[in-house]
Amino acid sequence: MAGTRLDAIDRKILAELQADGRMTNVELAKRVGISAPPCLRRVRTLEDSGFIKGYHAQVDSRELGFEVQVFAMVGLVSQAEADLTAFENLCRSWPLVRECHMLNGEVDFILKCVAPDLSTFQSFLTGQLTSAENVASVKTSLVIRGAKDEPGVPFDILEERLSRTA
Amino acid sequence: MAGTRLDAIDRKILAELQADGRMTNVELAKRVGISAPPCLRRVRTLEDSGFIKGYHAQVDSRELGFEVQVFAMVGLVSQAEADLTAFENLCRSWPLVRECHMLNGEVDFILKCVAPDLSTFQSFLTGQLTSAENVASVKTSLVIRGAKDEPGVPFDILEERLSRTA
DNA sequence: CGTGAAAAGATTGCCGC
DNA sequence: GCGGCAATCTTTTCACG
Repeated sequence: MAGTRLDAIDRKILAELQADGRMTNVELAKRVGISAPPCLRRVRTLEDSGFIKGYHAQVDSRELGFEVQVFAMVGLVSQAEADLTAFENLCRSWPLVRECHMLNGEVDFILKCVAPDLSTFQSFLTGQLTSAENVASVKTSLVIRGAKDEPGVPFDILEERLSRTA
Repeated sequence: MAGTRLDAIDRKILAELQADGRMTNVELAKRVGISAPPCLRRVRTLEDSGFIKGYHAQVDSRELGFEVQVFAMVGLVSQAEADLTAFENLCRSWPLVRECHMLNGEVDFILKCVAPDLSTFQSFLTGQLTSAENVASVKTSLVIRGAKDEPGVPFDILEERLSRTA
């Protein structure tokens, strides 16, 4: 499961589905150069083995009324493993927190948050995040504007790297 | 286009497709409580009007060989508009940079980067990012582990908020 | 992996509200 | 404007080589 090797076709499938996750299987099969049935079998295998974790429509958050996007840097009082996972679980329970990553360096976690407006975010910040158990410090930065937002990974780099090794 | 109002069915469609972007249209229609043809028409309209910006398979970056994920905080020398957009365009040209957001506060931009390994990232950091025109400072933080990574927006919050207003 | 056939889904046109 | 029905075409899916 972990170290499973993917061949060139599998990687092409992943790249295509990352770029357009709603492509039909026949179209996908055509692009990767095999017929539809084996192509679908590969996709199922990639899903089952966890290489594909899901499919998501990318929505326009601002158009939908989420005007505010914020990065929050969080420092904890205790970095004991139990306290780290406790904070992670807290983040998972907060809908406004879309991403939570543990970092090295001065700060312990970075959170990406969205909110309909500033006051909603402020009340979350003061009422939930800053006042949560074990949270020592929170520094927030508002996103003024987004310049790039590409989900996933650059498959070009992967292929380039593989062709150098091969 | 901009201020177009969505009804409850449209919002349900968006929520469902955000959760599972590869759902069939009949399944989607069943879930939102209308028949397939009007459901498909709504989806097309949502795509054309930009509420849906695309569909993407979510891949496991680590399994795919992108072991390194880094947040980079970038400060620029000049924050004149032309210099800001120049830096944004630079970020768009770098495959390792997946996200670039302009921030308020001390730092000008936050970048989310991925790389196959540390040395690849380091050479990007020193060779491209730090040495780019107009870049004054770069502070990087390695992601030790990911705790939450939900694309999109919390539709629950949206509905809750709309029901309070209604 | 491919072929072929059967089932399911997508899509269009038309009707009524 | 909206959704539903029915016909048609495409895609998915399975059995088999």
